[in-house]
Amino acid sequence: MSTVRVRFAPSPTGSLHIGSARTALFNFVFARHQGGVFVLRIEDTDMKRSLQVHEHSITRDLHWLGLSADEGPDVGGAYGPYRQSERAHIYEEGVLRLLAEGHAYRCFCSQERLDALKEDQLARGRMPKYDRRCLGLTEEEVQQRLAAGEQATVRFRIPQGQVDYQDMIRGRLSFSADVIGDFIIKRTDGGFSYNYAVVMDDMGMKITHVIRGEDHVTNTARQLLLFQAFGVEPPTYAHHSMIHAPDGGKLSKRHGATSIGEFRDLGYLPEAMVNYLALLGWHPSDERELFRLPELVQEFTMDRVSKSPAVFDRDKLNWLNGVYVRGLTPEDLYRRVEPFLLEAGISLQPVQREVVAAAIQSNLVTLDDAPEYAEVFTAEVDLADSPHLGVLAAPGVDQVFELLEEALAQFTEEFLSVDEGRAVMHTVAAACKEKGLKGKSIYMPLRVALTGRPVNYP
RNA sequence: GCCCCCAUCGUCUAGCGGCCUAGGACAUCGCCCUUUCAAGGCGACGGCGGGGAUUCGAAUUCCCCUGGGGGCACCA
Repeated sequence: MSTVRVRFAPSPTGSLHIGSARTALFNFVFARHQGGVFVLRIEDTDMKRSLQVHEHSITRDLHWLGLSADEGPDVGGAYGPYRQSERAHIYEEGVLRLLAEGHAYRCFCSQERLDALKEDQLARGRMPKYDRRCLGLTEEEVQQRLAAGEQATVRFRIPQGQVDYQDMIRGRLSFSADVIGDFIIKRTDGGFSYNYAVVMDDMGMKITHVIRGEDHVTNTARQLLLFQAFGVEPPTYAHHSMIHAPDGGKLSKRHGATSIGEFRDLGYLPEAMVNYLALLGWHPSDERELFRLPELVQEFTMDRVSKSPAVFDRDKLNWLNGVYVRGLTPEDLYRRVEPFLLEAGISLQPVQREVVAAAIQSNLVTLDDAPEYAEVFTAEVDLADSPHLGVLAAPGVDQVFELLEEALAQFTEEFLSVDEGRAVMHTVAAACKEKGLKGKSIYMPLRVALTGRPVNYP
């Protein structure tokens, strides 16, 4: 059996959307599960909308999620180039061959005529479809018009019959070929169309499994026909469902963050994103819910991917993020939270870092919540004299400082035992209550300052 | 308009003819723990879109309806 080769093929017209990220994830874990290869291909045939910056951000986001490609524009590989814009010569050869074998033909119809045709068909309740006016052109006529400098496209000639295939997720799917019009494979500007380029690439890159969104199911028929024309065995297809917004529609900015980059900036952990995305439309064979990439690779099978669309649920993502945040060591937590703290103008002393991180850990949903909770540990008050408060200086502590000093007079060690600390804390906390201080600003800092332990009952 | 797909708690889902008085998770609510806020523990609420058919038996199979989604480009 040949090795499994899958590809993730985004077009660099924007940043990595969560829907695409899920597609990439499914491809990645499916391939890894089979010991296969994960290829990244950049579909930039639309020069007008494709941008380098987007390609870079997509690559960066994939890397952040842990879905780095085995072959791709950055890492190379034996089946490159991996950008469609660099594969024109390959596409050209294919077009010539289809033309020579009668699977394709030149079309001189103007945009105006095509628009009118479509409008008319729609008005008559018919499916828009090219009427093959140029199919009957003689070779002489074609050459003559070409020589005269007339603009032409190349259309793929759709054969008669049925297109059937077995989808790994959806089962048997079939289309009648006559609902498909002779689509353009080469444009007048010399560019090549998506459906055509995809087939040339999947063929050339020896792709064995195409895992993509449901929005491509009808494209599959066209692509299958192209494979047939080339006499090449097509890959196996798997079309997963789409991600919907809570209102049932398409997920858009209106519903909040939609791209991986945005979630990263909001303080979500890649582990949580990966886990959440995996659970959207896929489920394990038992009732576990927590999966990191390696476990996913081990567990993932296509037969457990859902056919129906899934609504993106921020609450569940939040819960997962909290789970992963709580699983971090204080050291790791601090490292990941530091940028958010600095961004908010909070800089902690080295001695404070881990203990503060541990103290606020269970409060965090996202890393971005850190400043709100760490704030109480950053008062501008000089308590350096006290061995107990050397670590922390909270605004609340400031207000009960005298009382605290008194209570602490008998102790000399840096941190008190938990019981001693609790006793002092309760005395001081009672005073705080009298003064109407918010518990939030006093209890945690106090506990941490006195005992060096953020948890309630260690 | 035409073609294709989908349909279990609010949400993600388990279920592949009897194990289902439909299981889990998130969210919500309650209790416990706790002189803060969380986290955690325990519990509650809550669902097979409708109609036929097959069968001794249907959430599970078939058909129709309804609803939702996708596609029908010189975009990808």
